[in-house]
Amino acid sequence: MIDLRLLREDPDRVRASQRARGEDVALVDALLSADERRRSSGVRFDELRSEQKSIGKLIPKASPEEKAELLKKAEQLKAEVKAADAAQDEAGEEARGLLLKLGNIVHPDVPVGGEEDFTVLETHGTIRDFGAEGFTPKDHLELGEALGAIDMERGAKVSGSRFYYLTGVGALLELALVNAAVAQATAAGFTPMITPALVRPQAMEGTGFLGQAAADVYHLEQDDTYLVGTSEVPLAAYHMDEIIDADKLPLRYAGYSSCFRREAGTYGKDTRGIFRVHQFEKVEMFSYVAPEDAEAEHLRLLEWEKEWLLGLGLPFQVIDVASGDLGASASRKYDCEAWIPTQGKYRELTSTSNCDSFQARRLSVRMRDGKQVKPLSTLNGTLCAVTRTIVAILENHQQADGSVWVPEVLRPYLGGRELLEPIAK
RNA sequence: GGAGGCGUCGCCUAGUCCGGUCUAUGGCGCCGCACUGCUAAUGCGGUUUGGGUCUUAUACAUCCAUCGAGGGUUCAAAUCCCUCCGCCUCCGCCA
Repeated sequence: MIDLRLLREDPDRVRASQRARGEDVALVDALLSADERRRSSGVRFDELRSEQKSIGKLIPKASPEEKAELLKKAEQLKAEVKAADAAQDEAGEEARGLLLKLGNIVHPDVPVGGEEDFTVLETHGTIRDFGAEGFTPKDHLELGEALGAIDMERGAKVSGSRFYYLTGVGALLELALVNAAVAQATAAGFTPMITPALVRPQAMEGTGFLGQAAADVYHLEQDDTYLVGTSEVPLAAYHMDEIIDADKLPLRYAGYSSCFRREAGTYGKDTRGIFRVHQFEKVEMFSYVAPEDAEAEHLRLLEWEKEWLLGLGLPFQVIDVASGDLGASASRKYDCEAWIPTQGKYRELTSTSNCDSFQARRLSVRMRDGKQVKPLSTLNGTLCAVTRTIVAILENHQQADGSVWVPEVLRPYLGGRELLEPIAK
């Protein structure tokens, strides 16, 4: 959630941000009014409660006739206190409900617009000219099937569409990617974490995934728990309701978990292969930092993502995601998009968001800076989303004979193999 | 899944049976001040978090809430009742 003080002092800034996101601006005024009602009924409650307490203190010592008088007065007050309390709660809940609907304040440098209005910041690597090499590239599924690495048909048979089996070298490739990613993160000072895949509503809501993204989240009715779409959720909620000493920051975690996404509303989109699936493994970086360090940390996360993709030898571009395409929690987001030869375009492989204190406020994660207690900032960034990375590796590193070149960083985890080769059927 | 125990403002802890004197006790730690060649020791004061009021002020003062969370009973709840959450012990089942 955003800072209510900012909203009171500079509502126009919040309105502008809301507009840039393409969200309802009227929400801001409804929230201001609910907040004011909460405040005024709170003042009333405090007064009544104070009076009630002072009467209550007199009762045990009072003479019988005084006592009767006091009790009569107290009984009246009881109802008034209850009413004021209810009014305060009601306005408070209304304000909170509205506040939770409000997205984070968009960073002023973010390009305004929808999905297509991103800015390209950097381009890395060389896109191969397969024509000049004398063959037409195959897509990742055709390659993966020939390598005995991917089995979509049985994935669908057993679990439905958008499910898959990774088999043989496919399974090994996943493990190699995870190991290499965790190794890179650990070397950079991250604490490796294996996190729960099921979380309570509080954690899900606190990270901002029950708003606009709610339809994309699996919910287990029977236990009222959610399957996480990213380990960002358990990592952000890890320090929920805690106050962290300033000298402990930054805290950096590299979470490894399965990720579950319903992919609602993506029918007909990326239906072939493992580019868009309901379940995949991901190594995610997550940082808790002091607010003044958030922007620098955001760039650091981006650097680690670039280091990873450069190590895999993938051509990619870095984009500054447009305001309308930010998640609710992000004030700014950089995506690294790898070139996918058979699609002829760059597609998202990693994504890093600066959430400022948006998640920290919702989850009540604060820092102690001298005498002051204040919300800190949280940031997240993908290091390796396995399935998409496999897609990019297979397609970019394929050879004319259908074999696939293995980037050096992965070789130690693949028994030194330099090439994945098709298997006889 | 069954039985029992527990949860107090950093940590430990008193208080809960029997509601008001709890404005939550004491110790440890921490912060400030004083004293002291240094250190140590000692003394005094302070030390949960959130929301208000006052204010130029994140200072001072003050009010309200907060004893795992929520609800109830009552003039009044750490204390009584209900629900939930978490932890511990034992039994059952199990990778």
